[in-house]
Amino acid sequence: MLLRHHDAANLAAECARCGVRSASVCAVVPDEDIEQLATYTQHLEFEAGQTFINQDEPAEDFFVVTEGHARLCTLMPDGRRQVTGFASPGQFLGLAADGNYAFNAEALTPLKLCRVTRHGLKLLMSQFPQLEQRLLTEASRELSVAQGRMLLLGRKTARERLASFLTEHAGMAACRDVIVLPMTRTDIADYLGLTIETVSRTLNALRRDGLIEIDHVTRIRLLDRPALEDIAAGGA
Amino acid sequence: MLLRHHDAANLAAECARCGVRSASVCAVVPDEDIEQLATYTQHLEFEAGQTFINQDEPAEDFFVVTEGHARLCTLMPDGRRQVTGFASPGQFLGLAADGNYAFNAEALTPLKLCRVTRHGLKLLMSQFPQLEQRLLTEASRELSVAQGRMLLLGRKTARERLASFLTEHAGMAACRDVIVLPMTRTDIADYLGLTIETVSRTLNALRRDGLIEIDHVTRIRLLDRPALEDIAAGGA
DNA sequence: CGCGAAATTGACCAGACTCAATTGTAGTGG
DNA sequence: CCACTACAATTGAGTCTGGTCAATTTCGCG
Repeated sequence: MLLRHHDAANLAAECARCGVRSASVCAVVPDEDIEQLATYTQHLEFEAGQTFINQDEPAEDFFVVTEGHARLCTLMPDGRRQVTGFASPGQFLGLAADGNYAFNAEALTPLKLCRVTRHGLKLLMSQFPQLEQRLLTEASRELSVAQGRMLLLGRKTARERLASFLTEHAGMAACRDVIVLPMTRTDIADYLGLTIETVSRTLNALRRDGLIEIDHVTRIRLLDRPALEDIAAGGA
Repeated sequence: MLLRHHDAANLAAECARCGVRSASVCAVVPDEDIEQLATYTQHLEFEAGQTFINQDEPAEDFFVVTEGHARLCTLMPDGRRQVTGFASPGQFLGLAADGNYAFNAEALTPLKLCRVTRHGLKLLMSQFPQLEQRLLTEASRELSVAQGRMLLLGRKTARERLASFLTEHAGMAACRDVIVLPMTRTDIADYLGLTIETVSRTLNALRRDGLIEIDHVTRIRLLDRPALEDIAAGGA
């Protein structure tokens, strides 16, 4: 019971992040409701490489990443792949689904998820109106991001794509200029609409130009963030 | 007053399309609320070519297309352009905005819109919970579409992009195989991440292959829809 | 150390872009 | 009705970015 209580609080807090502290959620949710919610809720763990959402399968569930990173991608019959995004803790998955899932989702690192059935999500939303609001905000943000990615995929050069990728992963904060990539070159290539060879070559070109340093295959240090941001934006 | 009533009903029906008939909406909305709503609501008209949403400007309003077609695009400082979508009657605009608009919106044909302020939208949503639901559904659908476009922009060949574009515009229905494009070759090129020359050449290649017929620059007849759909999907 | 997978590097190729010339299409005014 | 203009679209020739294919090299791990 306490565990269930914790589960529901977790869900409401971690799934929703709708501005309500988990404590206050606990206070607000009657015990019988929590029991009801718990039946729709489940915590899952996956190893790196495992697929937990399959493209074209009926979209039954909704997920929230609680730990680790995942990769979302769409596939073409001949194997061509487009990584549409990477999911980190706190992100929602399955929203884009309308009938069937439109993408594959695979664990990039050991992954922990919270799963909610569609029905459970509806229940949650009716109980926490802020959740629906939060989801709408989240979806809007995702749409903005998607537009930026269309610009990247449709109009940017390889150099600009890599610069965009690096600055994006360095985050907005000026704090840390060393980024550790949890994904392979293949993932990066499929994310940027390039080949692994081009990613490798372009990364080395940026290194030769003194813009980055490649400590390790997965560890990159940004030496001149402003210049990279300028390249990313398409500045001459 | 009657006009206002009509405006609000129009808004609730046309903006929301949330499963509630406008008649019943009229019945449900008290007159004082309608007056309140009307202050947040406005009908606008634009001529072809006019811009009504400017990238990077504060996102004050939310729009619904009621008549005509619009073009959404993002720009790079040097003028490179990516058309992220075309909006037709019934579509929402401005959802993707989070603080500032992330795109430009321009009338492609004479255009009629319904404008709602952000505050008015909040008010509407609190009065019609179905509206928020409807917006979330819409956003989810848009996200799915966006993923498909990322695949197109990142991984498809020019031929596949054109085939995708044509079948997409022919709609799902098997009814009509003649499509009339309300946009220029430049718009198509910027939508597909190609140049106008490549669009023109590829279109003629499809014509030579007996897959389409180009009655007029803007009027295209699909002669072999299944084949086009196969190409669009990347079938060998 | 040694194996297999991932990443890098090089040589070559091709699909799409660029630049330029030509043709076609609306729209305008004589 | 027909030039005439301005712009959109097509067509052609040549180039270049990024892809393909193949050979090493490096990394991760038992």
